[in-house]
Amino acid sequence: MTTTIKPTDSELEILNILWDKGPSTVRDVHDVLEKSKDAGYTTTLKLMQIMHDKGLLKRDASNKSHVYTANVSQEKTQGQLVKRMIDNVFNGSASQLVMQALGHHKANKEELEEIKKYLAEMERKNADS
Amino acid sequence: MTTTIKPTDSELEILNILWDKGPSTVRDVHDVLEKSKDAGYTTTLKLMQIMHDKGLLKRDASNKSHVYTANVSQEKTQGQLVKRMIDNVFNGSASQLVMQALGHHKANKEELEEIKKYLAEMERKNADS
DNA sequence: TATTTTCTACGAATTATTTCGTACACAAAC
DNA sequence: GTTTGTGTACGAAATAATTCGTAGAAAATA
Repeated sequence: MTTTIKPTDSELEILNILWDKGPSTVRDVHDVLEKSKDAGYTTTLKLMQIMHDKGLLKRDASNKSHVYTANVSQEKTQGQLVKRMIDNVFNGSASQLVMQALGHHKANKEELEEIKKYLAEMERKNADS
Repeated sequence: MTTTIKPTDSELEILNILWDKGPSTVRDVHDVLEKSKDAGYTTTLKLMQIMHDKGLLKRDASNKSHVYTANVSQEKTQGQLVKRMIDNVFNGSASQLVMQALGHHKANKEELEEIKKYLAEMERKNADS
């Protein structure tokens, strides 16, 4: 069984910070969060405690300031969220999602190149099988 | 100002049905929903009433059975959800989302073709400007 | 050592979502 | 005409997400 990851928006903000910075205290995370939204310190604390209860975060409580780490990988989380979006929003069609993504967010030249390379690679693999 | 559409998962299920079937009664929608989940009729009714209050649905109440229609377009809703995902999950990188989408959901040959055509079209437009 | 700061834990209020029971109107079937 | 079915409205319970105040422990500072 593959555990299903379904972070809320607030939780995702925290995960993003932890993926970016690595192991961090509540203070560390809160200082980053504070720049973009305003919430009290204990709010961030409570959120991270709940995420720990849910298994989204690990923590090292050996020091007074506990140190938290993401307990779900960015890749896997992104994958699950994308899969859910494809299923729930695009009726199972990945290409529909891709075109929406490309349509509204003009990727720059390098990004387009990267995508093309990726597609070519996929086709090669397709041909092999 | 562009109104922000943020349907919950349950609301999305209902929108999908309405986008698919067009104007429908609560009964119509509920009959479809029932196949995939089990919820009481009044639950569906309440949900659709709330969606109407929020402006997500329109309704014609001239008959005893009210007829509901989606009041947000599928395209626009998909666009907003994708944009939110790119911002919140992929740090603003559309191509990252695209590659996640392609990586985990092997699109079939026609889909790949479609995407390639789309990319070519985008590049042509890029060159123009 | 006394005071101030920093931290966790806990409880509780607030808001949103989801669910469903009950009441009542109206129409259809008997 | 009475019963049965189908519909809406409304209220309220259950759950989840978000927010924050306060208490008390521990550490840092004076």
